[in-house]
Amino acid sequence: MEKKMKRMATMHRLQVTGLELFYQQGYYNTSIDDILGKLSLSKGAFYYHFQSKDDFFISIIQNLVVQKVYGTLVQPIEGKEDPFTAIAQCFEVSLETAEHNELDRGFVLSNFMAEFKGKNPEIMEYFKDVLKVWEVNLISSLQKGKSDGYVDRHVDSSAVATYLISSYIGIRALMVEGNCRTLRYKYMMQLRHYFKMLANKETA
Amino acid sequence: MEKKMKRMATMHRLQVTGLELFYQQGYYNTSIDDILGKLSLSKGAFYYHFQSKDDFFISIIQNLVVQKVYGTLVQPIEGKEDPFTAIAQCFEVSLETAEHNELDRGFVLSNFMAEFKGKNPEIMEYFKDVLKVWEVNLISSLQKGKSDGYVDRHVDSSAVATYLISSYIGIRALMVEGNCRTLRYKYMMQLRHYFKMLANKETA
DNA sequence: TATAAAAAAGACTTATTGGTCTGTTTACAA
DNA sequence: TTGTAAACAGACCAATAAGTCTTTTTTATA
Repeated sequence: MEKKMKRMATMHRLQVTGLELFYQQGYYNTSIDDILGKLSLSKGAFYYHFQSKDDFFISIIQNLVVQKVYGTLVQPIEGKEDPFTAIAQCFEVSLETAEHNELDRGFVLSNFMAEFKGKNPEIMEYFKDVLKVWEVNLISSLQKGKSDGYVDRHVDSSAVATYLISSYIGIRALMVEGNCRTLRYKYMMQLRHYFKMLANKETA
Repeated sequence: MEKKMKRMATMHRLQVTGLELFYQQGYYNTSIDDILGKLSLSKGAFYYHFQSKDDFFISIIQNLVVQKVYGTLVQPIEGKEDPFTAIAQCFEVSLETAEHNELDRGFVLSNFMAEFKGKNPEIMEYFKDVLKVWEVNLISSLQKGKSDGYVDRHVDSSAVATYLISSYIGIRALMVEGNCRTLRYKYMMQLRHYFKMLANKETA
């Protein structure tokens, strides 16, 4: 019993630190020794738990990245009545968090996707899946918003979702070059304008 | 005279192939030997012309990246009457080009910025400058659009520019995971809606 | 043509990488 | 307490990286 716990604990520590460094420095630019050094662990420990660096990274995606994206961008919107208010609020929180995080390097998914594209199609698939979950949830949130009278009937939910995801990925990328506060302000302002346009005018 | 020409020619070949590979595989994941191999050149040639890999890359930014961004995203808008039509047209062309380019890896600038952030502040500055040029041109184009009666007076040109840049960076990042045609279509649709909202209603 | 400088070749050095392998420690069960 | 397997340490290996250095080839000019 205790054994299994220890195994899990070490694996988890490795994964957390691994994601931290992969995110900050990039996957290919982070060595396994970098991670091990930070945890005072040895090669033996690493290869006892994981088959390879790639295998290790895939476990990180499945265990940490998925939950991170879901908890940040999906859950905060789920179940809310007005999708526009919910999405705007969710984005605002996320951008504020990034703004106050000195070590922010942009949106995890898009960074990794840029790094792995054309190099590791298998890993790319995992990222696509995570993106898809986000997209699907945005769409269904918007569709529900139509039924509930918040979203104009003529709105193309799928296209709006794409546009939202694009702009979010972009603003996160822009924010890594500093000036976060201003950027966030400008972005949120235009986002809310855009939403106002898509809102159901009859109810409003 | 001929000597100077040969020097320039070799340097240029190295830079073009360098940018190609750096863009496709990432800077840190591309070795100098990769570039030299593609050109059948040797280490001696490289270090005769450039002091270091970083120095080489900076010369690429100054000579190729700047012009690429300018030619793709600034020039096509400059001087046009209606900024919204011009920008939409410019984005559409750019996205179509990316779509038909099998080797597209997203927007050069944002990719590199993600890779260099926190690692090489000097190089980051160069990217910031290029972005700034783009932003400034977008803003002045929108401002001019106000005078010419295309853009609503109440529009915050600076915020719109930020929003445009964000969404463009994002859609380019999204398109690397495939499905480009649909993504472009959805994106352009929403972009034009957004523009319609910002247009001067009196003239229209 | 002779020659000196420019341009390029390519072997070499040093550092780092992912991964292997053997040996040691730790923790639990009998 | 002792045996056994899990957990980990760390030396080692082959491959690859950026950068150096000496040597050779080109090329322009006197």
